Amino acid sequence: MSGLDDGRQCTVLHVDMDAFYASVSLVDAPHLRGLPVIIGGGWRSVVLSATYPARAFGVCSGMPMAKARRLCPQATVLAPDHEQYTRVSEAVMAVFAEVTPLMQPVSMEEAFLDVSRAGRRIGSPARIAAWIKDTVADEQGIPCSVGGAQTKAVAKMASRAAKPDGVRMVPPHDVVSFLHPLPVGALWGVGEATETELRRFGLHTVADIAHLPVATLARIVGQAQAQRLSTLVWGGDTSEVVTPTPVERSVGSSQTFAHDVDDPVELHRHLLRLSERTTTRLRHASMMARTVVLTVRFSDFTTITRSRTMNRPTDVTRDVYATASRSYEALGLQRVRVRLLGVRVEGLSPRELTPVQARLDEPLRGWREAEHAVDRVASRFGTRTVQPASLLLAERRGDPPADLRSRPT
DNA sequence: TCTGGGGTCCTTGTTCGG
DNA sequence: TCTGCCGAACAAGGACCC
Repeated sequence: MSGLDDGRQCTVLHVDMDAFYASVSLVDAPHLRGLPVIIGGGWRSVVLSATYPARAFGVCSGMPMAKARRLCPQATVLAPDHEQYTRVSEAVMAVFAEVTPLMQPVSMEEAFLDVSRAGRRIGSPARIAAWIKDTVADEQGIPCSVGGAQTKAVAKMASRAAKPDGVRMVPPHDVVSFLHPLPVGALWGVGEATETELRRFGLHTVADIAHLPVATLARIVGQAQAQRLSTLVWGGDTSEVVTPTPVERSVGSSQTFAHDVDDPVELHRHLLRLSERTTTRLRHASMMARTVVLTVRFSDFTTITRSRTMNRPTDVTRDVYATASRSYEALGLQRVRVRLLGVRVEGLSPRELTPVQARLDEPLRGWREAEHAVDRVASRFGTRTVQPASLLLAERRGDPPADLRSRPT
């Protein structure tokens, strides 16, 4: 960092927990501290998080578990505990809120803070960063890294450079010297595919992009991405830290099967389950949706999506399932091996602002009312108390379901 | 070698109505 | 009636993030 006193103009802080899931899991397993630990699920899953000793063996999040185990066979593998992560995350966000009300959580484990008005109480941005680190470590026993700059994008990249367990302040006069030597992949929004493409054109560092005409860059990465990158490479970013009012644009659920499935009846049963999960969340959010997106991933990992827009918005499982089913049937698949199915709904609108138009072939009180009643039962007695009969029967007997489209669920 | 799940946003192509 | 143009909406896929 450029010194504790050199960060007064760094009014935006980005705080990022280090190996969040792994760090939280180690709070209850102190004997594993300093050892390689991997947080992950079953054999077909990927690494959710890994401690730094595990990362030293090449393990990183998003990596297939099988590969991670091969790279680091001595690592202890722990199952994720999402409830605990949520608890710790809320506590950490409360610490941030003590610093400033101008706080923008990005995910469970990171947030932007506008500290331009917090200086009088706590001190310079660098002091605030140190206070946050100490407080989070004292109260939750986990480390974090803090980046500071005048813009969110640079603060975000600074926190990445500070990892693990560090602070990095990048005042305005240091922005170019900080950014330009970095590899292009370090830029926020440049992932593996874009990095490969940029390198193919001989663009390896941020400086290479900075000195490229925007029009040339646009031919490589597209207009919108080119505009964003050409601003970013000079530290430009006009977005402000805003306390978000959550607006959901889509809700969905997908599942990778333990074994590839080729039985159409079983696949339809999964579609129903995914539709039900999706609409339950939709109803909890008091939203309606118009478009249903079906995702199918085959055994060779090729993935296709099919979307259909319905005549009227809905939050009813039966409607979403019927639409997803039609999309699936339209594929005309014959006994192909399916690895993953997903159902997602888009075109969301608040329920109270969405007129529900009754259909002529529908009773006055129909599926919507039944499913809302099921939601109320589930909230009192558990989510599996009431389920579509076909799913219950299949669960009990391992039977294939009846035709779900012609019978009440 | 084997690749999760839940999201957002962008690009490109197609369709449709004026 | 046919053709071309334009914009909006939709559809599909890709990339990215955590």
